[in-house]
Amino acid sequence: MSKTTTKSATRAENERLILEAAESVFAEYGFKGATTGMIADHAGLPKANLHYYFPTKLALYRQVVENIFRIWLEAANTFDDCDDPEEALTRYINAKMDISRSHPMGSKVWANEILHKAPVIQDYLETTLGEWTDTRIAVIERWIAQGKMAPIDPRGLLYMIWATTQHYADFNHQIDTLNDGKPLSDQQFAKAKQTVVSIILAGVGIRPARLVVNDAIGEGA
Amino acid sequence: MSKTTTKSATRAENERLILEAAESVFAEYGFKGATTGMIADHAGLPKANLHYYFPTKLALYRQVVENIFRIWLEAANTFDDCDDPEEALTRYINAKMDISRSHPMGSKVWANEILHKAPVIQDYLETTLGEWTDTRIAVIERWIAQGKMAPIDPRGLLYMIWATTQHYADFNHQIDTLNDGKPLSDQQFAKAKQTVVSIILAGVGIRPARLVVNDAIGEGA
DNA sequence: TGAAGACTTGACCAAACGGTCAAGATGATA
DNA sequence: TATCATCTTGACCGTTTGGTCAAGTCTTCA
Repeated sequence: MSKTTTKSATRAENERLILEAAESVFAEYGFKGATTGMIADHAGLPKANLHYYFPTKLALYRQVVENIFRIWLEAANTFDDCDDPEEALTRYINAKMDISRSHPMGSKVWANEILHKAPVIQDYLETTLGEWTDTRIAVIERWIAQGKMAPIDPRGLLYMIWATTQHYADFNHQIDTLNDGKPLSDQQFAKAKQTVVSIILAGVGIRPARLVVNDAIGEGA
Repeated sequence: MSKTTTKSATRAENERLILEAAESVFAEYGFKGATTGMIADHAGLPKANLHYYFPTKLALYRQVVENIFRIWLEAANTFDDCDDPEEALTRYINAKMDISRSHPMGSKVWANEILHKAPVIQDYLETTLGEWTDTRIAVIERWIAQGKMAPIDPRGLLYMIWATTQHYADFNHQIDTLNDGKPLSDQQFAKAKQTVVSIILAGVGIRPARLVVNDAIGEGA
């Protein structure tokens, strides 16, 4: 009984191995640059075996993209409709940054898709992402109308948050190179997170930035 | 004159055609995804003719990347060492945004490079870009010490500016899709520029954001 | 235990692609 | 015009790659 309820354990395990390898290889080489042979090697299986589980490279890619989108949706839901923009924005930015840290490859696959005009995810962009964006813009507009934040363009703010948080995944090679070739330490990453939150919150008029504590120069603050 | 004074007009014109086509095709399909056949078609020449001017696909790609880097450097120089961070940051952000608008393909080729771990531009990253970054960080630190802006992490600020401005080029397909499938109008783009400048400047404590609409007219425009 | 299905894999194939080549066309120079 | 260098191009070649296949091995369960 316990065995027949799930699809065979072998199948589940091999699909997992292949999907994991595929995400990593697609992220680094793109759809065209990745070969099913590389993915199979990475998963420790012969190529023919990979094609037994996923008939075509495209089908495998689609599955990878779908998984990535599910993770994106989870973070998206942290941007909920609460009354306090400080809390909502902080939580959302932190969630996005955490994903960039824990799932950089997913973000890279997404970036590759958009760069190549979204041949596979165009649907998601037009439907789910479009609707999600519209509702959050409405929330931000309400905050602005309530005087809880400065009247900036909500769409511009969202794009800025996406761009910045995803930059830490998509461009991590550049960031590492500029960090003497070493990946950011947990401490460095925490500092980066805090910087992003701080600039955004001050940028939209919540929790304004303070100048140097010295207050000798009493102009901007 | 000696034979090597000027390369023939034919050569100059054909190289230009090919480089133009190559930038566009590499941007959309990546290095691996692009084929010399596609580039040749795009340039209106037979493939063998392309290989007469550029012996290999990689050599052509290198030339494209070099041109892109030159343009990047020009914008980089607008971030000069002036005393006023408001002026310097505004000018730099605007320059970067303008490049994203006028040369989106160059930015995409760059993004593709980084995503794929910079197989060709690693040199630039380690030398020119690294040095440039260090000097600008020093400038920002000085501004902070002088109480001209809030004590945020300068590196985090630079990454945020890069990420956001380049997002308007690299992710323009997503942005267009979320804009009912149409490219941003000049007016929309100008608004985006202003939003970025405004959030960054307020975010670092220069020109703080104002809340309610009543007395907020004094900024922007 | 034996048969039916699930899984594995080396060998193979056709298409696509980067690059070559040789034969000719065109342009410059004296 | 004669000569030489530059340019053009269809045909071709070796390699890579996505995908197939048939001949196996292993699992499950009546």
